[in-house]
Formats: sequence, C-alpha cells, structure tokens
Amino acid sequence: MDAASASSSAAAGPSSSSGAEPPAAAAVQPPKVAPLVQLQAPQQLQRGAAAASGSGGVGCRHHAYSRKQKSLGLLCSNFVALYDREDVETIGLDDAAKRLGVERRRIYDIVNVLESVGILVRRAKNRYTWLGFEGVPAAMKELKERALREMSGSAVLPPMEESSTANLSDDEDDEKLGDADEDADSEKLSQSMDNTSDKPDAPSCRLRSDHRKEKSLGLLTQNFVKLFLTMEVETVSLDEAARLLLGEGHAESNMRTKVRRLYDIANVLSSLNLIEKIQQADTRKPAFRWLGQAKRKQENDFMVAQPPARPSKRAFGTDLTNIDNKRGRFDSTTENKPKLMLGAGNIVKSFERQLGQGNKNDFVYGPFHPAVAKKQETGDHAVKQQERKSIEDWENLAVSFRPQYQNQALNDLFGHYVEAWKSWYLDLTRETSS
DNA sequence: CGATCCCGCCAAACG
DNA sequence: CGTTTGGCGGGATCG
Repeated sequence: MDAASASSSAAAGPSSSSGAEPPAAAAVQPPKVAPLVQLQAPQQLQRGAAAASGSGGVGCRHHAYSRKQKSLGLLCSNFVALYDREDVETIGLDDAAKRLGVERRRIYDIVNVLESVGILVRRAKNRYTWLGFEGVPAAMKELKERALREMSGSAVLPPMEESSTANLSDDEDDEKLGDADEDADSEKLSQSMDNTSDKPDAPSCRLRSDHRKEKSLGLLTQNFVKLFLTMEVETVSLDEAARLLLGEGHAESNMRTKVRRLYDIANVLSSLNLIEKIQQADTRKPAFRWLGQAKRKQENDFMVAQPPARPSKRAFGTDLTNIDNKRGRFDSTTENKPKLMLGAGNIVKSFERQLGQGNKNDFVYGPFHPAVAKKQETGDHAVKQQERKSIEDWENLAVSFRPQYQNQALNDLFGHYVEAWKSWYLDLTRETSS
C-alpha cells in the first residue's frame, strides 16, 4: 500500500537525447551532460566593483563540471542580488529562470523557501512579489507564535503513541491583529483547510488531496524554521531535524528523502544567512545554527562560480567551519540531542505577551532574566550591516530566555517532551481533520 | 567511502 | 486538453 510513489522507477536513464533543451552551449563535455557553463549575468546586472580582480573573463577555466556552480545556495544568492533592489517588486518565474540561466524547476525551489521566510509572496500564477528582507521578521514572528500556540495545545499528553489520534489541529493564522505592518503571508501556506460548507455536491471526497502540500518544500521549510525558533541549543543536524519533523515511523527510505530536501532548504537558508553550518564540537557531525537575522551577502555583484583560486569563504560548504561555539554553558554534557524548550505554561504565556506587545525588549521577566541577550559573533570578520530600524532580536532574546536547568532530572524530562512533540508534529504534518 | 545534493522525469494542480 | 507547479529519488560530486 503506501500509495505514494511506487511507480516512478523511471530509472533516470540519463540518455535523454539532449536535443535542444539547453540554450546555447552545445559543448558535449567529457563528463556526462555538462550542459552549459555560461551563466554570468546575461542582462545588465549591476557591475559595481566587479572587474577588479584580474581576469574579468568568467569561467574561462574550463574545469569540467562542478556542482558547486549550480548549487541552490549560489542560485539563491544570485536571485537575491538580482531582485533585492528598491524598485523591483514583481517577479516572473520564467523571467527569473532566464535571467539566472537555470531551469524553471530550480526557480520553484528557491521561490518556495523564500516565500516561507517572508521574502516573497505569491500573487498569482507565474507572479511573485518581492517583499525583501524586511518581511522576514514578521514571518518569523508569525511562525513562532503559531508554533508556540500549537505546542501548548498538545504538549503534555500522557502516553499516546501511535499516530492517528484525532487532534485538534489548530490551524491558521489569525490575520490582521493589530495592523501595524501589513504582515506578509496571506493566503496559501499553512496546512489544514477543511471545507466548511463545501461546494454543492461533494460526495465522498476526503481531503486526501493536499498530500502534495503536506510534503511541500515550503511547509517543510517552515517547520524546519519553527524548530529553531522553539528549541534551546541552537544547533541541529539535518538528521535530527528530519527525525523530529518526521514521525516516529522512521522509514529509512522516507528519511533519506526528507534529508535530501533538508539539504536543499539548508543551502538556501544559508545563503540568506539565516542559518550557518557548523561542526558540532565533540562530534564530527555537521549541524546548523540559527543566525536569525537575514542579511544579504555583503558582496554585491553576482558570484558566479568562482574559479579554483580565491574561494572567499562561501556561505558554507567550503572551508571555514567554526568549531561550534556553543554557549559557554556546561549544560547537557551527555549528548546534544535537540531539546525543546517548553516548560511551565507560564513561559509560554510570557512569550505570548512579549510577542503581542510588539517591541520594546526592556521588560524583565520573572525569575530567569535574559542571560545572554547579546549573542555577539565570535569576533569573526566584523561585518557591519546597517539594518534599518533593526527589527531586534526578539528572537535571540527568546532563545536565551529559557531558564537554564542545572538539574539533570529536568533535562531528562525534556526527553519526554520530545516525544510529545513528535506526536503533534506528526499530526500537524499529516493532518487528519475529521 | 559516506555525506552532499543536482538533475530532470513525470505526476498532481490548475486553468 | 495544455501549463504550471513541484514531489521524488537516481546517481554524480564532494570531502
């Protein structure tokens, strides 16, 4: 059973007579396909300080095919560089694909995650609106609120294991609550869409459809981010993430696919500087840390695949991997299983208040004060980014917010919460509205 | 060798 | 029906 794929099989069969797909570049390189190596700004991209560094010629150094040149991360950077202008505001998918010199398919990938983070909004078929990085904070806030809300809903349930436990899947965002900012997300996104007063005559039409959206990259991105927004210890390995976002049923193959998707997402998020890849101190396991503030690559200009010379630290993937500077806290020494915050309902209450309040992070809350509200970089290169009315790290604050338990017992207790989480996350993912 | 993740087939979701 | 959107997983690359 297991509907799902089964079919496919396809077997790739790279044979696929190239034919006339790839525009330009018809050099049948030794290695497999090797379509085009061009890229480079076709249109008039900004040039700024480009030139400079010696050879202006792009990709003259035929080097065979490098996947790094076509990574989603790089593509995302280019995408941003291309559209993060003041005047830009409407984007056409085909146009983007053409300008960036990639297949349509890839644009969908980028766009989907960008929308999940609030940088874009879908207006209509083939048309997106650019909101820019200013849209991120709002989206984050929204995500966090939702996550918190859902969490409190079904966090402390007794045993309960197997899925399919009718659960009040919350849902939906409340829209227009104040009216400060015009917010971002509107329709689409967010799961659950029961049909109240469905159309006339809709016999037995279970909502089996939507299965597409459940697995969507957009939703996965949101859940991935939610993880960061509500978890203490800000580092997660994709493996853990997949396990968390996936139900208990750890279908090996299912997991593999999920991880693949997470890699994609992580790449894009990295290029946006929302997260960063790091090496777990002790473990050699690579993981990701939430950076919070989206920031555009300081370097303007497109970054076409850089020749094997001056790599200039890429978002990640290339050298330069901080060795995890975990908060100087002797906490969990046992293992770094992601622990979720979520303790007394009070804490949640506090957050709600904080969020509802709006800004002003001066308040002091109860017993635990914001210990490390300043999360500064590790003195890496000083990157001064002028942020318009920086939207604050209400987010950072929140993270450093949770009390530090020195009691191992409590730490242990969290383990159970993880269980609970898995449950509701599962529900949240496979939605089974009655 | 295992971790990473690009490519693009091909099927749902819309017109 | 043609298009647009986008799961999904083979398998090439990277480290």
